[in-house]
Amino acid sequence: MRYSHQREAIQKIVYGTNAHPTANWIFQKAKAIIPNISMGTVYRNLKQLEHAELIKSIYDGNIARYDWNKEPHDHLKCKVCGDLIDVQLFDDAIRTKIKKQYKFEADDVVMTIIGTCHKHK
Amino acid sequence: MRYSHQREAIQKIVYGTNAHPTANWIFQKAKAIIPNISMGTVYRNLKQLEHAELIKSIYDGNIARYDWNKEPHDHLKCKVCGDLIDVQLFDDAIRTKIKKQYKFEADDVVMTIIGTCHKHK
DNA sequence: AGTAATAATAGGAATTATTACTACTTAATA
DNA sequence: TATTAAGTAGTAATAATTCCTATTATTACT
Repeated sequence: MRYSHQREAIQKIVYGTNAHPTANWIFQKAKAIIPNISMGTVYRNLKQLEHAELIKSIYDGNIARYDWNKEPHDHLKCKVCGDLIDVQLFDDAIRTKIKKQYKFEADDVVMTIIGTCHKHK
Repeated sequence: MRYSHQREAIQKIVYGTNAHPTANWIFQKAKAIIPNISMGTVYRNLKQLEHAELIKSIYDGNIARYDWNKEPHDHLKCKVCGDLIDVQLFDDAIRTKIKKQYKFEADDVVMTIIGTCHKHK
């Protein structure tokens, strides 16, 4: 994977937020740096960055979001405002146990708790 | 919600499989019963059935799947063939505990274990 | 430094999943 | 059985994502 100005900008944008941004959000931010960047470039690079394990993708409903946090962690999803909040629910020992419990070669455990966050009541 | 032939057929199709079907899969099956049924009808009824708590939707990557199994349960997702397999990972006591653990009004806990199923090795 | 090879890009078209619109149909019920 | 409002088919619209192609830029090699 050779260097590109566009990929560097995209990576910095993802690394600079905790908001689990969508491709379109990243595209809008990227345009401020590279005005004629295209959506295809954003998607292609997000895929490459994910393949290189520099970012992770999260499927939130039917939209992809991107996360720089590669540590195993879970998300609280607020059904009112749609925010995703990082949480560390289990320690790794329990995760490892879950993976071993099934005759299934497990790579990853994805967990989301859906509810209402503190901003609404 | 008043009766319709279309909705009854759609509900039976979802209840008749363990394959966590997509809207399109359901549409194909429904056409065998009602040849000129339309996709809009499938989506509208899936949404109504979900609202009436007769089925549940699962977001698998960026596609919606539907499940008749309304009991709290989790899924093993095979990254090779894409199959979703039902599993009962935790008992309800642990689920309830997880919900209480956060200053977050939790409604549901969604968990997916991603890996490779027994069919591939 | 100059050039060849090819990865990466912009821009737009194509695809896929889903929703919205509208004139017609049908179930419920008075 | 006539009324009425929910439901439908068919199609257009939208949103997210992928694909295509001619051009540009990075890297490797003189």
